[in-house]
Amino acid sequence: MAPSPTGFLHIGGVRTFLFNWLFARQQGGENRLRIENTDTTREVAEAVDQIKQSLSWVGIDWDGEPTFQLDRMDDCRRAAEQLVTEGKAYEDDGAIRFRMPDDGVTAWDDVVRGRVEFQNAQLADPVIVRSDGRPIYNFASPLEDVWDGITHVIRGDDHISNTPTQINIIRAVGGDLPTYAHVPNIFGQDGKKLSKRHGATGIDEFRAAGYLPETMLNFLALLGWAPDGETTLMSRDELISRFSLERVSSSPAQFDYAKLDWMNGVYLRELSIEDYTHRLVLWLGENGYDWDAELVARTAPLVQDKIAKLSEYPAFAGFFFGDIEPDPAQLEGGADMLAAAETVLGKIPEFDAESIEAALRGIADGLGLKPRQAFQPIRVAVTGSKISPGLFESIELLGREESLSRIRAAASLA
RNA sequence: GCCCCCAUCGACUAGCGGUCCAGGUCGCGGCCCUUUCAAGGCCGUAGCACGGGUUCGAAUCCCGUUGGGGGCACCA
Repeated sequence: MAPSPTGFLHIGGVRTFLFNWLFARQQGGENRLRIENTDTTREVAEAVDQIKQSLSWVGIDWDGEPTFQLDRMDDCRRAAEQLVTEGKAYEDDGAIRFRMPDDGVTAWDDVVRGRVEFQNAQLADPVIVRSDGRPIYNFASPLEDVWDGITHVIRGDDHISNTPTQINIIRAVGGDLPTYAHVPNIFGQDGKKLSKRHGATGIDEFRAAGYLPETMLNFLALLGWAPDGETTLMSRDELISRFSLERVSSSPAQFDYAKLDWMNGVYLRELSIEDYTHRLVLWLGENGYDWDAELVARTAPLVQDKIAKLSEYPAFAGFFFGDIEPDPAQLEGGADMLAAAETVLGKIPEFDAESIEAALRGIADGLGLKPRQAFQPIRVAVTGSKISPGLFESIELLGREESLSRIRAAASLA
């Protein structure tokens, strides 16, 4: 995996790395992380840490310490000088250019594209070392592939046109050619390259939006790859055992946020309540909510089946943690119900969901109201919204005192 | 402009010449369940870009057209 340390990790890049990782893990190979920082001017120190952290979050790991392209500048320079000596490269305005073949074709069998050919006559001699002595990516990268014994280069298809140059460089230094696999880009919903205006594009943004790492792993794997025509939900281990480069599609895939949401809901619901609570508390902490973990834990069972992203929790269950402002319009016609509820809920011996439900249903019956119309004002009074977790459980959790006070307050508005 | 690549429901895809009047998943629509919202269950909607070939037979192979993407740096 060879990111350039220029900024946050784009979701498309993560997908490409995911394919590298799945392949390496399945084959029992090594997955190497190489930071391509030959262009020192663009280097952002923090970006490297960012990249590592982002990859770690989704569970993609690498073997050994990351290497930095810049550390091998001298080796690259020596290699270039050797090529000049051999007549395979030449100086030009202080820079060094590599001599590409003048005729014939450079071709390779791409694992996802099949055979790709370029007419050599079409290819210009590329600069491989700048006049200031720094090697160019297109030179350093294939050399490092050779030096590191890279067997498989799995990267974005924007590198297809770099490949013939890199192949010829590897041949010139007498190295073994790696197997190339160029995976397609990811598009936004309009079929254009995924960008900011489509929504989240950095992996960190998805994390902040309340997506689970297992969702991202599963979803991203399915963008351009499928084990068969049926399976959509796969664990990390299943992904590893079923992945195959040959089945990676050669056409670009669109990123579908709706399907992502669905899948995240599935994973959220699958979690044990302990795990669910843990993730919820963690997410809230990471995103600036200083809410009582104990209370969060008690509300978790009420929301687990209801929300698709952890970020929906504050809006959905926030009424447990602070004051609410019910909309009088939504309380309309509920005066009788509210008044009756206040008296009855103040008197029932056991303040648990079951008793609360029985009591409220009794009132509704007495008033000749359908449950639907009867419970709405209560719901609005207690949760501040027409949409909420289960009403009776919510009331129980809130406690008699707080519930009654909210119902009383609402009654004065209705 | 030149080079390279891509093309199955709205989306992700299965399909690698007959088992496909094209299957799965998301979305969407309807119904059921129901205290709201979800979840869940059932049913449904919708596609082989177009035109030529090849073949007894094409979504599958070939050519062209159209459309889309990427690349053409002393960036990566």
